[in-house]
Amino acid sequence: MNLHQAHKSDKPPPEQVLDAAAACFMEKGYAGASLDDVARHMGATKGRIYHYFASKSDLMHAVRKHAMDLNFAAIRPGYDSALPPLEKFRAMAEAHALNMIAEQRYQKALFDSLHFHITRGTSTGHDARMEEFIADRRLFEDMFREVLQAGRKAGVFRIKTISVALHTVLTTLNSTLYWYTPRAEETEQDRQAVAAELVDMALRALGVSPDVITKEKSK
Amino acid sequence: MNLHQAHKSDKPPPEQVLDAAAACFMEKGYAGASLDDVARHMGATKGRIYHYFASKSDLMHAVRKHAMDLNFAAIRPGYDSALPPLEKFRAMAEAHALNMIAEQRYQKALFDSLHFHITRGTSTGHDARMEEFIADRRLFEDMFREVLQAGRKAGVFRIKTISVALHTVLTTLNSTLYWYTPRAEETEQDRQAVAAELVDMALRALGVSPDVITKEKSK
DNA sequence: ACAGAAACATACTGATCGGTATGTTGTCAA
DNA sequence: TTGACAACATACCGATCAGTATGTTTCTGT
Repeated sequence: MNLHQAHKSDKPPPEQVLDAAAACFMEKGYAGASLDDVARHMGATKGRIYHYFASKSDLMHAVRKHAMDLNFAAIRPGYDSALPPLEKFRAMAEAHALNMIAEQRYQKALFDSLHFHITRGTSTGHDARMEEFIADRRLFEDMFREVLQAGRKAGVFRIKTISVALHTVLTTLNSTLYWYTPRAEETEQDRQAVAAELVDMALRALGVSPDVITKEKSK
Repeated sequence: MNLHQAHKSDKPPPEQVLDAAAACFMEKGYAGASLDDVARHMGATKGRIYHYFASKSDLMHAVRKHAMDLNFAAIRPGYDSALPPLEKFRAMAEAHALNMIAEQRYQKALFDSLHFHITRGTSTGHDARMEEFIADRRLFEDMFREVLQAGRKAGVFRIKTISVALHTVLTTLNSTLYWYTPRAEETEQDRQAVAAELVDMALRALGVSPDVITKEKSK
């Protein structure tokens, strides 16, 4: 065991690098954050980064991957459940909304990356592995899309265009990324309250009648 | 008049620079886009940029200001109208949603900038004039906030937390920025249809009953 | 005890970029 | 016609940064 230093973090070094990178990419953006910034954020130097990652875009890719893994892990339980569409959607949406609040660093970095790829096909630097990530993103969206379609067929959701509804709802659940700033004094309850409110609005946006929403909630 | 070249654009030169900057900042982000990129996008060189703008952050500031001016101009008519809260909100929301689609370049550049300032107070480079812009942004939000409060008092909107509802609704209306890609073959009707759908979902999210929404729409 | 490899730090390089200094060309007024 | 200024282009500078090459230290297996 490491005898002479355990004061800061007991995470394995690669994850420390990942955390620092996520933090810096979130704060200054991919292009704006230098690897020296990332290193300084860990109290180390570039040597440490290049010992674990081959390049800057490699590091970014790892951050994206980690963020996506967190996303899948969050909604997986709800998705795998045998609940009817409405409750299944609620479970997935609540988990996702909470995940967005709890993992802001990684999620913001991921969204920056996603945003770039959407606005401009290639050329921004973070190369071809981006395609792999875009495919993952589609898989993630399709999990929600599937539930939306099932719910529409069952008559619970009154949706016009599936893709518009899907994007709108996901954007709503993600919206905390753009305005919610986590404060020091904050319980899990606070975050759950915000998430629950977002889910309620999302459900209403999907055309679920308010009485059904509150009725189901108080079970 | 310019005799020997009128083939490309008849906009005044400063606006050409602004357009090119907005396009590049949107594609690669503020930090990722170089001034040579912007110049190349115009078929010119840096000389032209620095002839009209003092610095890169100055240019960014001008882009932001232009984008904000567009935003205010879009919702002003609805806001100044004497309509009741629901219709006033609908008018403002529809105009805003359409504006987001029509002016993607400037709006995306503006959102990048906003996003940075939120995630990290200062230090990202685009200096203190940012504060002025943040104040403008608040003014803009407050115009919607006012209508939301009036609507809640009137009993049309069933909202729990005003700020959460406000941010969620605005995020919904802005959501096209993150997934809508304008194609060549596209009429004003297409865009209006998307905007109308977003507004409907926003209204439902605010707790407006569906029959009221469709009833009001078919006036 | 020791070789080697893992886990970094340090020092350097080439390219890029914001900004500036200076040149060049058209325009217009006197 | 000419001089002055606007409207740029060109050339260059210093700083920054991704990436590399080369140490230096600590661990680990034998």
